[in-house]
Amino acid sequence: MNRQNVIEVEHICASTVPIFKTLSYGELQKVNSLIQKKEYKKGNVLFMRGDQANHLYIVRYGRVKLYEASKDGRQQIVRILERGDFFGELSLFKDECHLLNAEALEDTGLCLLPREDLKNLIRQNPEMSLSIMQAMSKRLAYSEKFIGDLTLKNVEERLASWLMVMAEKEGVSTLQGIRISINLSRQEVANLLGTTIETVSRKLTKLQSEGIIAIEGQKNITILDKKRLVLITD
Amino acid sequence: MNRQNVIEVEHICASTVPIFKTLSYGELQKVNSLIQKKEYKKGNVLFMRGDQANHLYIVRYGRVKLYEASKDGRQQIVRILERGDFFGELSLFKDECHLLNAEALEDTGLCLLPREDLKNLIRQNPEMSLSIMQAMSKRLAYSEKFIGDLTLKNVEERLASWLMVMAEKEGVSTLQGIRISINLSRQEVANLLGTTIETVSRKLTKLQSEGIIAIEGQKNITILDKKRLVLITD
DNA sequence: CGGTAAATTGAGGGAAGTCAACCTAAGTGG
DNA sequence: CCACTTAGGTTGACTTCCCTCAATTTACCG
Repeated sequence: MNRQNVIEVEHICASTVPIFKTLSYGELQKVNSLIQKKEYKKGNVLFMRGDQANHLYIVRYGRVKLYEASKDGRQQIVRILERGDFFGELSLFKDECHLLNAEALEDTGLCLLPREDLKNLIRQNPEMSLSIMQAMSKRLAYSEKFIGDLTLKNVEERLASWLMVMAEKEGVSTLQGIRISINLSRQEVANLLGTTIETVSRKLTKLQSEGIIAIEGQKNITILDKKRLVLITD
Repeated sequence: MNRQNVIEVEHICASTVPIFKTLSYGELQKVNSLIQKKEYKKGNVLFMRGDQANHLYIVRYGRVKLYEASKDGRQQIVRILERGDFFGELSLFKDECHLLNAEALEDTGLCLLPREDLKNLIRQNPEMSLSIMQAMSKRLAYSEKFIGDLTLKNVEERLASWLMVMAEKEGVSTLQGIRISINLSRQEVANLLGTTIETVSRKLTKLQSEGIIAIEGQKNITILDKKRLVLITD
């Protein structure tokens, strides 16, 4: 890794990351000296449910899925973490264990901040605790909305909602409509929406046959009729 | 309200409540001067999704359900708040709106702490922010576990899990087993478990016919065979 | 181009939802 | 204290959504 990369990495870990945004330059330097960097290859497990939680994890690059697993191997993805996201806030409190499994969806780099260092940072920087709380309350809102969706909406409605979220997050306007590239396999989409591969496939096909979306290859979907898609969303 | 009650109320609002436990006596006095007290009758709506969120709510007595509603009137209860619980932490951040509906399950008393006062408290008491974060991360863990349960478990398994949670929280040991009193209607149990009245009824009857539980009246259930109930839980 | 993993499609089944009828418990008023 | 009322709960019949298993088809990689 050359000098350029080192600067880039430091920049991301302790400055771009929302929860550190209120720190002064000197404090950022200090945080940089406390963090430990780790890399994971796609498919690698970061931790499993029940492992001791001793660090706050911050995503430097790549993506991580947090999921619950059943005994028979099915998975429910609870959240997908991207650059700048953090998780493991439970590690703030002694002897807590991870309640979810975490796995790298692609090659991923993390910053690890030990429990006690994080606690001290919070004690010395009350404004930072507000940033963390803001992030946590957003995550909580997302989770609670998800709970509602799982019981109050059917698969088609959840799929439509998810497509709209993707479109707003990383959609590109084209002549035909909004193009989104799905960087998840059908299996992972199914695990995210709480359904099966086959049902995702069928529902996508249905939306296409109704002229609402166009499926191009395995990874690209164009939303042709945003209005009708939103209607399905509820 | 007599003097005795006033002392009791102050005690609960700003001292027994976990998030204030790290405050000094003087600070508690100050908090007491900032909070506003409100009462709601059973069935009263505290707020609806979309209402401006300007306060932290703390439950003094009674119970509140936080729920999501669908257009056709179905509800998914996301969480039930009891004495000492708080909600509305999203109000910390300007112009945020409530994302859920809140309704009193029984006659309920609340403490309301305005946004700016809460923020100042946090700035002046970093330890308090750790308490709030702990409560939030517990709530988050609960929500995320719930998401997994909704897709990885069937109704019978979720019902069994809920009975076990109730038993551990407020179960009373008797000769026959662990007696729990259900202070929710079947409708609310169904809304909590993400199913319907009829299915709850059928599953309870099934558990009874298998000798795992005994149903006494509408409100009392005795767990006769804890082992087998846990087995269903997974 | 094959070869392989991923995605789609089809057929059948099962868990749970819906609608409707019936039952029961807990008052309420006579 | 009993009969009536009524909301809440249970049960039954039927339906539907989605899961499962299996067979193809498609897309992507060397």
